[in-house]
Order: sequence, then C-alpha cells, then structure tokens
Amino acid sequence: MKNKTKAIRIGDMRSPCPIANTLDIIGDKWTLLVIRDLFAGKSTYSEFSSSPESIPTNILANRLKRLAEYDVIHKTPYQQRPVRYAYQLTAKGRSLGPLLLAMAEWGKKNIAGTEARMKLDL
Amino acid sequence: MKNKTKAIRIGDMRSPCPIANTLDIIGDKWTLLVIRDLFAGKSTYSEFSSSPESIPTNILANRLKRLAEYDVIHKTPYQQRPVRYAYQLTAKGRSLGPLLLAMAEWGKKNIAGTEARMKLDL
DNA sequence: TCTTGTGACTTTCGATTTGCAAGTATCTAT
DNA sequence: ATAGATACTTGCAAATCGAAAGTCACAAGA
Repeated sequence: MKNKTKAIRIGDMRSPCPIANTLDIIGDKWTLLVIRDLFAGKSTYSEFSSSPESIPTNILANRLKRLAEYDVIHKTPYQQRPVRYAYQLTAKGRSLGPLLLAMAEWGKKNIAGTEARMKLDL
Repeated sequence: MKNKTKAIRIGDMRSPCPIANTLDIIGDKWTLLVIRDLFAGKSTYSEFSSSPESIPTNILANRLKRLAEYDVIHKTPYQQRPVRYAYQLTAKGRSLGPLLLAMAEWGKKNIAGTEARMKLDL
C-alpha cells in the first residue's frame, strides 16, 4: 500500500526555496518543540503536554496532525482497551537532528540564561 | 556607549530551553527568509521586498525591527540625501549560518520540487 | 452501579497576528 | 509641477492563536 502523506504541491509553493518550504512545515513557535520532545524520548500526547512550555492542547493536536501529514512523524496505537497512542519520528523526522542541534547551539551561545535540561538523542 | 539591544528576560522565558528561546526570536514563516536574503548579499528594504516569496511590507518592517532589537542585524544609513538604509548581519546573525544550512539541506532532501536558486555565503 | 480519574483530544470564543491595499514622507529627476 | 523611487505606516477583514471547558472511551474504586 502507498503511504498517504501530503506533499507540498509545486504550484502552491510560495517559492522553490528549500528554506521557505521547510518553514512552511516547521516554521512556527511550537512545532520544533514537539520534535525536540520526540528526540528526548517522549511519545505521548500527555508527555508533550507536560513539557515546561505548556503548549495549548488544540495547538498540539493541530501540529501533530500536520507533522503526520508531512510524514515527519507517525501515530500508532501502542495498546488497546483503552486505546493509547504513541507518536514517533519517521526517518524524515529523525533527519531534522542536525537542524535541531544547530538551533540549540545558537541559543546556548547567544541567549543568556538558556540551559539545556533535556538530553536529546540527536 | 552601550549597545541597547533587547535581551530576553529570564523571568519572561517560557522555559530555559535554548531551542524554545531561539524560536521566540526566529520561529515564524518569514524571519529566516530575511536572514537568508542577508546571507545572499541583499541589504535593503526593497531588495527583501522583491524576493520571490513577496513578504508583506508591514511584516517585513516588523521583523527587521525585532531582529535589530535582538542584535541579529543592525541598520545603518549608507547614504544621505535621500537617506537610504542598509541592514547587515551582526556576528550573532552570521552565526545563524549553520542553522540555515541545516534547514536548506533538510528541505532539499525531503521536499520534492525545491531548488536553491540563491547562493548563500554561509 | 455510581463516581472519580486518566488519556486524548475537540470545541468555544475573545485576543492577537497576518496580509492585502492604500497612504505617508523624503528626496531626485524631468 | 509632476512623476518616480525608497522606506515605511496605517486600516481593516480574515486567519490563527490560546485559555478554558467540554467530550469520549475506558478503568478502577466505593
């Protein structure tokens, strides 16, 4: 079976620029924090919710949906009765490691008072 | 004289995470496109405006202001009569090179139809 | 069985941000 | 005097955000 992930349609792109198109997937205040949590080993809705930044639940649901549509993460039930879901990074998602690392490095060097309390498996 | 750039106040941070705090400066659809343009050698308001993504002028003004406040870029008049301004990356801004590179690489590898038409001096 | 609790969302709705269009200000050139 | 360029600012409707409350499925305890 084909995987049914959404691809950005070339005609709908604001430009062919790889940076612009990447921003259309992960360019906002919250998405990369969810990705960070996934790299930190978190995988459930409630684990993401309990991160220190307190992402609103509706935003979290929206971002998880978008990331799944673009095949950056995938959602699987890890138990029945009651159904519980786990989100995991796809290969595409894991390849965001260097980007996340570059961002963390920049923040640590350039923003006073920042501190990495979470170890990421980048 | 002291430089009067805005620092993120520790008490106002949503968390001490370097990634979260970096996102509060550059985490949106447009900011990194302006940074990209700067790395491509552009420096004026009209040059940013004429990029293929067509950033709205009010958004552009707002982002340039924010980036200057956080000392990522600085604005200098490059001529009088009439006054014309040039924006340039600071050292802090130039150190975003690796992040931009990581983002461009991810986009090229993972989003079909993207193509780098601009060469950046990262 | 009734009630409480947990996980995973969805809905509501006021506040904020976006983005298109038009307007302002300064100065040069014709 | 009028037009054109650069660099913005303003107005306003539409989209998005975000805090809080509600929904749904199931489990476990009283």
